Amino acid sequence: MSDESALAALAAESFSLDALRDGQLAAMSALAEGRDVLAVMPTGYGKSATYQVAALYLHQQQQKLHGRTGGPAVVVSPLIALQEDQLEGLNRHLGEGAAVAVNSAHSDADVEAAWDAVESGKAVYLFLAPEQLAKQETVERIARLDLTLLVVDEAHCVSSWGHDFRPDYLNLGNVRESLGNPPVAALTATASPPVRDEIVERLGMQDPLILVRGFDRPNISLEVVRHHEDKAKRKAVLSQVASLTTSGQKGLVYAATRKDTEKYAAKLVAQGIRAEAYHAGRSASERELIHEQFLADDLDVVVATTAFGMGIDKPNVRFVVHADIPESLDAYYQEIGRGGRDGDNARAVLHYRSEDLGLRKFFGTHAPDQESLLAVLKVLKNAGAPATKKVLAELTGFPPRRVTALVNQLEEADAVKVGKRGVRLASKAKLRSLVAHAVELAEARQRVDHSRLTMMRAYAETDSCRRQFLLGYFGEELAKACGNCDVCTEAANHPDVRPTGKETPDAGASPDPFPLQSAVIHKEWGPGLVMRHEDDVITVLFEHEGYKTLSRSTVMEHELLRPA
DNA sequence: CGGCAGCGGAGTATTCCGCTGCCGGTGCCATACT
Repeated sequence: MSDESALAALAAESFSLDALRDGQLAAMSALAEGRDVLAVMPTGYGKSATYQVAALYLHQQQQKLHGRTGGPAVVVSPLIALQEDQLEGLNRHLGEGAAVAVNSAHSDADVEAAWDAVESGKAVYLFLAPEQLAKQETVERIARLDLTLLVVDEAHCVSSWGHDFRPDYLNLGNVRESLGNPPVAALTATASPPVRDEIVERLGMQDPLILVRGFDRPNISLEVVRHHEDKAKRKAVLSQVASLTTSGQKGLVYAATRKDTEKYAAKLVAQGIRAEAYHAGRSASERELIHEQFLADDLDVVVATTAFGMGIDKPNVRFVVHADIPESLDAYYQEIGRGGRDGDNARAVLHYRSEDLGLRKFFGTHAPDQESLLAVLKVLKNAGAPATKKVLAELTGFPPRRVTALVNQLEEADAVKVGKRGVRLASKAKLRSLVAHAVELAEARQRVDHSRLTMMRAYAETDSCRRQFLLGYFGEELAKACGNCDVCTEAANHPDVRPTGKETPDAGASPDPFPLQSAVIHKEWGPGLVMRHEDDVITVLFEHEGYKTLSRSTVMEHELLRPA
C-alpha cells in the first residue's frame, strides 16, 4: 500500500492542491501502486491531477530508490490544443521543461529538445496524439525510457473515434504491449457501461480500478420539446434562445451540421444577440477567438457542431440547447455537462424530431468493405512474412490511415496479429471466411451503435423521470424521481394524472428476479446487463446486440432470461 | 435518412408545388506553396 499522505503532501506542495477528493486520492494511490485505473469524472473534478501527481510521485521514487534518472509518463491526448493547455499548467507549477509535447505544431528543433528533456530524465510528462504512436520509431524510442505511466486522456475517443475517424486509437493496446505493459490511467468525463468495457478491453487494462465520481448533475434541469415540423422546431429554438439570453445568461446551442450553426447564429445576431457559429470549417484563428470571447462573456451564445467541446471549461454556462438530437446519450451527457459547472442552476433543452435521427444514422453507418479487407489479406498471404503498415500501404495502394482501419477490423476478427515486426496473418483459415468473420463483427458493432441511438430516442420519448433514465443508462440508480426535469414538473402540476418515474419497489413485493445492473442470459441474444425497468418493460444491454427492450410478461411466460 | 438547392411547370398570389440529385461530423498528419 503506497503512502496516501505522501501523495497528498506532494499534491499540496507541487500543485497547490490542498484538499483532494476521495476519488482523486484513490486513483493516485492505485496508480502509484502500479494498478490500472479507469477514472470517470466530470470536467472540473480534477481528473488530470490524479495522473499528474501519480506520475510525479513515481518519477521521484525512481530517482530516490534506484539513484537513477526518473522516467516520464506518456500522455495520449486527442487534441493538440488540449496538450498545450496541460503543458502550460504543468510547466507553471513544476518549472519549464517538466512537461513536453511531440506533435506537428512544434518545429523539428523543438521536438528534438523535447526528446532530450525526456531522455535526460528532466521531463516528467510527454504528451502525444495517438497518431504519433503509429510510428514504430517513436514507440521504440519511448520503450527505451523508464516509463512510469501510460495515460489516455479523453479515453472515450478510443470507442467513439477509433473505429473510423482516428483508427490509431484502436492500436493503443498494441502500443502498450510494445512499451512493456506500463500501468494505464484512462480518463474520461462520460462513459456508459459498453463504452467503459471497450476502453478497458482495447487498452488491454488488467483488473482496473474503475472509479466513477460526480456523475449526477442535479443542478442541470432536463427538458425535451417535441416537434413535428422542421420549421416550427427552428422557430422554437430561436425564440427560446432569445428569451434565455434576455436576462444576460450565456449558453450553448448544438446543431448537427455546419450550415445550420451558421444559419442559427445569423438569425440570433439579427435579433441583437451576440452569437457566433463554431465548427471545424472555420479557421483556427477564428475558432480560438470565439472560444476566448465566450470565456470572457463577450459572446452570449456559441452555436456549434460537436467540434466545440473538449477542453471547454466555462463555469457560468446557463443553458445548453440542442437544436438536433445527438448520436448517443454519452454524447448528450457530455454536451449538457458543459452547463452549470459553477454549481448554479442550468438548463438542458433538447428540441426533438424523430426525423432528425436519420442524419445520425447516416453518420454512424459504415459498412465494411469486403474487397479491401480481402486485398490486405491477400498481400499478407503472398508476402508470407510480417509486413509493416507502411509496406501494406504501398502494396495495396491504400492510404496509410485506411490500412490501419482495415488492419484493426481484421485484428478484431483474429485474422491478423500486429507485432513488433509488423502485421502478420494469424489464421490458416480461408481468406474469404476470415473476411466474413470480420464483416460479422463489424455488423454486430453497427447493431450496438444503432441500439445506442435507440436509447437516445427512448430518452427523448420517455414519459418517466428523465434523470432516472439518464443515470440508469450510465449504470447508476436514482431511487426517486428527480423533481428537476420536465416530466417531474408536469406531474407535480397534475398530481392526479400519473405518478412520475419509478419509485423504489415496495418492501413487501416479491424480489425481482432481474434486478438493475444484474447479469442475465437471453436464450437467443446471450449475455447481457439489466439497465432499466419501466412498467412492463425491461431494458437489457446485450454484449453483441446492444440495448434491447423486453416485455416483462413475455420474458416471464417464455423464460427468455435467466440470471447469469 | 431527410433537407436543400435548383429547376420546370402552372399560371398570376411580387409564388407555390413537386421532382431530382446531392450533401451531411469530429483532427491528427504530411506536403506544397508563399
